[in-house]
Amino acid sequence: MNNAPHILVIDDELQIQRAIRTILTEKGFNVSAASRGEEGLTLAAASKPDLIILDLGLPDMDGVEVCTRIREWTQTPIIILSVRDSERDKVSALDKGADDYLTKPFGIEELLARVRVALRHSANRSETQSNLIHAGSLSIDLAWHSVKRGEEEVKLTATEYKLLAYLAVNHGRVLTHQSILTHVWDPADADHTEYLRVYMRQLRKKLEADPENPQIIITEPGIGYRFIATD
Amino acid sequence: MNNAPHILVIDDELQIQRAIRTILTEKGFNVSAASRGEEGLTLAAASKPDLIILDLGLPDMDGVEVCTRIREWTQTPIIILSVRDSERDKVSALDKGADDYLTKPFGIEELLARVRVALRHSANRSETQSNLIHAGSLSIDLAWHSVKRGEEEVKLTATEYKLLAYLAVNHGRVLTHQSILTHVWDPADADHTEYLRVYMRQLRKKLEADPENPQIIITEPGIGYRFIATD
DNA sequence: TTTTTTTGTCACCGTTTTATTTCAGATAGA
DNA sequence: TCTATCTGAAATAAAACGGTGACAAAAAAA
Repeated sequence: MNNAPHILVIDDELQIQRAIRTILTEKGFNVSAASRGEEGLTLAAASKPDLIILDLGLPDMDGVEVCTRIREWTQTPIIILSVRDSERDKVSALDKGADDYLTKPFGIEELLARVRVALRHSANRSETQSNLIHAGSLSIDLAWHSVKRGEEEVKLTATEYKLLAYLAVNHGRVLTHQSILTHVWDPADADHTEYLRVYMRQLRKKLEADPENPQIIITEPGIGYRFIATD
Repeated sequence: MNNAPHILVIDDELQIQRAIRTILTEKGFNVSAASRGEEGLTLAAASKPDLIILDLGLPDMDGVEVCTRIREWTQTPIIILSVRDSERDKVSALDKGADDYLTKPFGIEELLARVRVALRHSANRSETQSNLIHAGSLSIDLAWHSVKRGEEEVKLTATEYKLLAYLAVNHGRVLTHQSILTHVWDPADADHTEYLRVYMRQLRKKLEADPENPQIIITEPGIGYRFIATD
């Protein structure tokens, strides 16, 4: 799995797009790119980037329009690039939901610094915002690393937590023995299904109301396990 | 009362300070101002503004230093104003925690737009983060760098304080070994968990009523540590 | 310089956690 | 029904982890 921030670059000038892409990749970011507005919107929706760098001068649609459309469904930071230096342009873009506005030509170091600022913001938000998953009286807060049964904090060991988190994130889906083992343990442990039996038992003991009749962690015989969450 | 956003302006050029103040007040913001760095820091700690506009050219201390000091205890957005347009200056300020950087002369509409962007950010963070944190008889004032047990000032070394501050700011959350080490020490030290063992002990000795049964700094085995604050 | 404080390093030990094994019960197909 | 296969349960061995005290290196103060 790749943990590096993912940045989407939307720019129709291929030279600039290439340059930005190269530099960001060099800095260890995960970069994808689009050269038209529609394509950019599609990619933004599909790949859910951590940051969007958007050139205002797109051929098929107004850059500010792209900004507005993105803001309809996500708060992902947007950095605008533009040749236009007029105050009116800046104000309108910023008020439409952009987070920063850089006028071409700009220094690459400044761009990188502003990218860092934007990522800091989104990191802050996602770390603070608790993303809760419920299952019966159980609630799991992945951001806070906390698992509660009613009001009681449940004490889990590191592997127990890692396993539970993997199940919970993929709640509803059947997870094969293999995929659980490779994600929670190691690809090398992919055939040690006995680990699962042992740890699933541990978890059920700590989490289920009646561990003998599990309602949250369900066995799919011959295949794997499934976590049942309640909305 | 007044729940309009509160903005602190730190600028030594009285003309500019007056102008900004007038315009912001006109727009319905609640404005206070300082013309020296120390004064600004004091005001920031005392009045807890929603946004800080900071001129880099202060007479008594470096503007970037002010920025750093503010970031020690709060995430309040900071917009930098400066006559210096060099990339190096911008990068350093942004990396020290500033959220935006405007070069003088700038358009007032652009400033206002960037103010709105910054306030948008802090609004959806919506933290009621106080600079005073309590835990049992312990109280930590992040703005004043002071830690007290009852009325007694506790003397901490630089790293001890940095570590405690990081824990305290994120009180309630489980902080992984990694994240503590990268924030308090250096990303390069991310695997030196022995530092933590030794410094946590130091802190517990100085802060806990019964260091052998810590109530404030809790170990989360296999994961990291957690600071328990009392509201 | 010397002295003191702070920071980094290490080895030991008890405890907890993880890995591994064994056995019993359940299930499904022949 | 028998049998092969899978899951659950319990116990135990092995490894990892965190707390502890001591001490050296480095930095700051005198």
